[in-house]
Amino acid sequence: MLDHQQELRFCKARRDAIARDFYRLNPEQQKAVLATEGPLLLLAGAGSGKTTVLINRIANLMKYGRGSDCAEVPEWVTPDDLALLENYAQTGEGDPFRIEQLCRLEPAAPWTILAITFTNKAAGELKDRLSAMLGPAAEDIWASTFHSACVRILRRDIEKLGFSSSFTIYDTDDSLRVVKDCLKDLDMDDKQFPPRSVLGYISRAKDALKLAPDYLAECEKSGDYRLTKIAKVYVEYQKRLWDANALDFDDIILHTVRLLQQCEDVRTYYQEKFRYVLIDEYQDTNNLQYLLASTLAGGYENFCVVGDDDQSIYRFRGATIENILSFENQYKGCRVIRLEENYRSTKHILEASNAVIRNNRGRKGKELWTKAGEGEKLHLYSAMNENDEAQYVATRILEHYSQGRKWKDHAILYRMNAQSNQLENACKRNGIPYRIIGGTRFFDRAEVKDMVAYLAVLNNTEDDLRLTRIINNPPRGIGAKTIETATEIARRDGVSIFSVIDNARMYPELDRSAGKLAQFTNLIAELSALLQVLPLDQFYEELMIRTGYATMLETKNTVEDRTRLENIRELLTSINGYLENAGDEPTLAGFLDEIALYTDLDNHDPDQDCVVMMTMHSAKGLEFPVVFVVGVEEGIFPGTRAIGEPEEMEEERRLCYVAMTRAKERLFLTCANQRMLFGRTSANRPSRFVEEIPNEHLERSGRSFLDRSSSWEGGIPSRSSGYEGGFGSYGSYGGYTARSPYDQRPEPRSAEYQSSFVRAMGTGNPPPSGGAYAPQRPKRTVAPAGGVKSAAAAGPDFKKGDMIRHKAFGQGMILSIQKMGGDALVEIAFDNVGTKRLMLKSAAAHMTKLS
DNA sequence: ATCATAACGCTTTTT
DNA sequence: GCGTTATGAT
Repeated sequence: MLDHQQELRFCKARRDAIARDFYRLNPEQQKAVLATEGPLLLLAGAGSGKTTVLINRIANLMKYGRGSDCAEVPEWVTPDDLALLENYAQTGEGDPFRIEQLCRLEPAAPWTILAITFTNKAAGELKDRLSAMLGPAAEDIWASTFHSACVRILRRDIEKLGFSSSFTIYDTDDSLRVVKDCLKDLDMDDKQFPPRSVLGYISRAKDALKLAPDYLAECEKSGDYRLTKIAKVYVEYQKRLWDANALDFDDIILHTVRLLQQCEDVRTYYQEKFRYVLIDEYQDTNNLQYLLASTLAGGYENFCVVGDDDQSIYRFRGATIENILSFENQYKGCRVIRLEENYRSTKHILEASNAVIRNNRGRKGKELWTKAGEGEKLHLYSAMNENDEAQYVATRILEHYSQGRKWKDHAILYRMNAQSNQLENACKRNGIPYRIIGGTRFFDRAEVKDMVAYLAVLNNTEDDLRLTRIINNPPRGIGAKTIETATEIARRDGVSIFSVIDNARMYPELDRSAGKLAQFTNLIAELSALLQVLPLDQFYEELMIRTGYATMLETKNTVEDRTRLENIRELLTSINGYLENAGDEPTLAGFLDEIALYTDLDNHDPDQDCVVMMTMHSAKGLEFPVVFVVGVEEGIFPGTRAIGEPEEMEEERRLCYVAMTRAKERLFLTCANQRMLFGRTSANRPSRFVEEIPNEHLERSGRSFLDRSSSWEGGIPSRSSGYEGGFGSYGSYGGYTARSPYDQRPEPRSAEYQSSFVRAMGTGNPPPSGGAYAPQRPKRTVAPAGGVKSAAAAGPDFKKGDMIRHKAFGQGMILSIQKMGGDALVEIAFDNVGTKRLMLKSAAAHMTKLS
């Protein structure tokens, strides 16, 4: 037994002893790891080692339980023990086994820890790192996304809410189709009520925990005609999901919350089960998710939320920054720890980012700092157009590559996926390997969704939506009319469409198509039988064949169909992946769950040496040595709908902050004076965010927005600090060429503006006979100072068999040149990097002929 | 019923 | 510029 004084000393020593395990962390990080009990708000800035803290915190929980954060002393502790521990705390010497025994206080079992993240990727990473640190015990930690945790809970108990536990999950696309159908059946105009926006209303209603009938009643009471109509769609929408035994993304959380609220036994079960609850990316939670998390944590209230209010970028889907801003009010007496030391970026990058985010009002206030060096200034390149912009990025990347950087050190970030095209092309023609993350995702492809729809119908024949998707795909002679009448009957009798077509003969209206329908239901029955006996992967192969889907693609045999076929085969990889991971009894339902919540944002493997292109949103949580943020223009970033909307603007600024803080060493921003987007050209001024970066952190090149006209027409040097080093090739021109060196578009049709190369290759001008690419001018001309009409893009002429040196790829020989449009495709065998196919116009800028 | 073409509209971000 | 959808022809 210890006296009170000794107990206090013991607790301090215990804490210090435990802290030794985390000596690598900085003091604030340690605090966060050791504060195990009670509500904790962890404000973790970008690159502050948030995940590390999370992992170590869990490790602490499992190893020492409450040891580091409580005033309790076991009765068996002796003064000798105290001395031992104090000595260890100071010197690190002592029997580790005994020390651990002394420090430990009710270690948490893995299954009592719930760690929730937003993306599958984050959850996977968390699991991996926990496994690496804690071994197999980590398997039992509930580390998952909101959605998968909820599905797990619902599968167990949703029947208490009257749903079947074999529910299917609708993704946004499915939901949208249902809304469209509802609108049609309710005779509503989908221009007056855009399905997307209707879905938004439904989603917000759910976020406010309002069920369809209540919402309708409320809207009727308010007398708002439009809202009432929308509420009616909500009612109908929900009815259809119910009939299909389906839940949408919001329902998954909503019903979990309802289940916990309504069923005391379920609530108590989880509240007692989860001793520690951790929520990552708390700034991205919406109301529903807050309710869920706080309810689950309601037992022990060991509720740790981690987030960064400055990185909240999902307001559009209901995330409310309020959750993080008001956490302290909701949990009086909670502890707040700020992680403000940044381990990722250089000073220039960090301070520029700080300067930008400082313009936001609704924030907790936080200034990141770093011990890292100044690094290089950020760079803004003002391009002439989107093409020039892309070429600039490509050139920079080639340059870095030639200096020894890896491709994968580079990331290109843009505001919207539509911007990726030009960049993709620039990479292609310059021989830069790249990967696009996001965009049309694998599981969003029509052919993949078709195959998944087959699986979904086999899993749940009441899934009318999926059924109608595949009933005539591939074509089976079951037309729209037949489907429509079957749907009507189904609705009338309150049964599923499948049961109607399965008994088609009983309905005179369907008599004519009964044969065709029977063929289809037989197919399903046959597959269903097969499913019972075959393992999932083999079954899937049968599915591809017996449905006729594979055959359909094979016979068409266009380029697209080839890739489609590959895609549906690729689904087999997913199945195998599932079979490997799902240790206990893999089921079709289990697989469908997994892919319903899966996006292929998750499979960006960092080992592949590729430049990575993605939206700024997708980049959250990632880091790269070199980052290009493109399209930094008013109207794009910030987007038009943010201009004039202070709230939206702050969100855009946060997005900007996220994008900028991805960069470790170099950060390039680019904008274009003129850009074609969505088929329209527009001239945008550089983004206000750029103006918010102090000049001491930013250097500029290209042409500024204001002197666009003068430099275009007169070629007067627009700024002394003009672009100076186009990868060595354009380094010495002091004046301005009319065309940017990066421009890849056909040149103006005036002889003075045409380079010899373009004249040879240009669309209207066939190359002169007698040496296809015979020089018309000597080597690349360097513009005279102030020179106006030089042809900077002109290059020497290359021909098959030439030995060349490429600035990034080194020495090589031209294998072939193939004319293509206004350009040519060259195939070059490089000594070191293998054979590459490049577009000549781009490549020429980086190549010299070896004589 | 199915294919082809035209017209149309729509463009953030995603679990 | 894209993809989707509505319409008409086979």
